[in-house]
Amino acid sequence: MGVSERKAKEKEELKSRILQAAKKLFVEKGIDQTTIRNIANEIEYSVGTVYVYYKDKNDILHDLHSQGFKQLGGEMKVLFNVADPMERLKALGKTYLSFALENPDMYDLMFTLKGPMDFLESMHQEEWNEGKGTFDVLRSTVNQCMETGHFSGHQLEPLSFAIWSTVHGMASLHNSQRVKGVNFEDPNTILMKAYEEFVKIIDRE
Amino acid sequence: MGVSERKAKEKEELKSRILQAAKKLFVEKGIDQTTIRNIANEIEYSVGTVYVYYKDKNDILHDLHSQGFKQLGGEMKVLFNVADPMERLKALGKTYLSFALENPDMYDLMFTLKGPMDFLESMHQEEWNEGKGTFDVLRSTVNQCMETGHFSGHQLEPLSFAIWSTVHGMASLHNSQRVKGVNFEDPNTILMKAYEEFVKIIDRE
DNA sequence: AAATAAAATGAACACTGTTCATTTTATCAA
DNA sequence: TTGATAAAATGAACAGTGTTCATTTTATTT
Repeated sequence: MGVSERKAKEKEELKSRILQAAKKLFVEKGIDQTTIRNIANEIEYSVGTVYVYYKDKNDILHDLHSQGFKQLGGEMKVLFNVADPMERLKALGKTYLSFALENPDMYDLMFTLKGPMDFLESMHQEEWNEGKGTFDVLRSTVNQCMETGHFSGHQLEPLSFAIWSTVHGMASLHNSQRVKGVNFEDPNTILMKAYEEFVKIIDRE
Repeated sequence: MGVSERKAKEKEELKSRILQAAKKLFVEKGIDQTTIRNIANEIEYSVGTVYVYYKDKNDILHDLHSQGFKQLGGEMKVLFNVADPMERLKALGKTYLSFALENPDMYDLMFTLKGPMDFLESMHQEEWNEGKGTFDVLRSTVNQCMETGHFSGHQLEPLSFAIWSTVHGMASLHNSQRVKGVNFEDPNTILMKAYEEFVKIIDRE
């Protein structure tokens, strides 16, 4: 049946248009300044149509959050070429931080806002596959670092978590406007300098 | 004049009652589930009255954020007794992290939510004194660590920022439900283990 | 061309933060 | 005590939000 296939494709396409409109408006005027009516208006459909394709606003937030993880995952995959695990670890951190600074709204959606997580819960889906997948990349890299003699005396899981926390903390403080309140240098500069201090420390491990 | 003094005191008192009602409701049912009408109801006044004492909701959020910093500041002051700066630094981190885990809503208000910062901006008050004061405690401690031979080859400001980021990152990931999505241990346990890894690392510095 | 299924609609609902003309209460002077 | 004045409290009204769902429009099949 060619008709139902075409219909499925059209549905997928309109859903994707809704998502891209949402992303555009989020970046343009912020997530909580973007309403369902705005999104509907952007694609020239009615409010009701948005609810045909998405359960609720959190559904949209979660879908966009997943898209963000695909992008970040793609940028991280490039670094699989880096043979030395320690070099790869440092590069991963830099990539992660750059992603956060360049896509603050997306980063918020992926790692701070409740919306996407509330959606998972409402679907009785307890697994956060996107987060787990990304953390796996970090953990396996740290594991290889340990296998090549680094981080001796450390525990893999908590250490990986501490490293994640460090870069996430930088991104998060920057994103929530807490950096500029404390230091009057350009926030991006102080952030990158802080990352350099982090690199100095783990370079000795 | 005794009358105007008494009036000023009464005003101060009612304002404080509004704040405490807000805090109670925030903890009970979450910040964005708490409405001005809820708060007014809690103290048995009308909505309008709340707006006599607070400019808007962000004003309340900011006031509560300041109260949180007073509490955290108090808990940190206790550690001034610890003579060795390195020991003090580690204790500061633990106190900071414990505060975040025990007062998640307050921590959110202090270090994540836009509300309090938006209020400052709306008041044309560019300085974030609460954050600066707290960061000063960390920086001066790190400075003393460096003066006693630790962290050689590091820069004070970015290093302090990196340390802040590490503990904030732990608190933030926990607070936004991202820890339990990735690791099925008790989130508090993995968090404390991660902090121990952090301690191991800076103990070598 | 009629019957059926699928998709899109937008008015309506219950809620939000916020305003401000009006009412109530307290203070002070005659 | 009374009337004038100032201060404080009020809540209806406004413009906005996310969400629902009976109704209408469009497309497909018979």
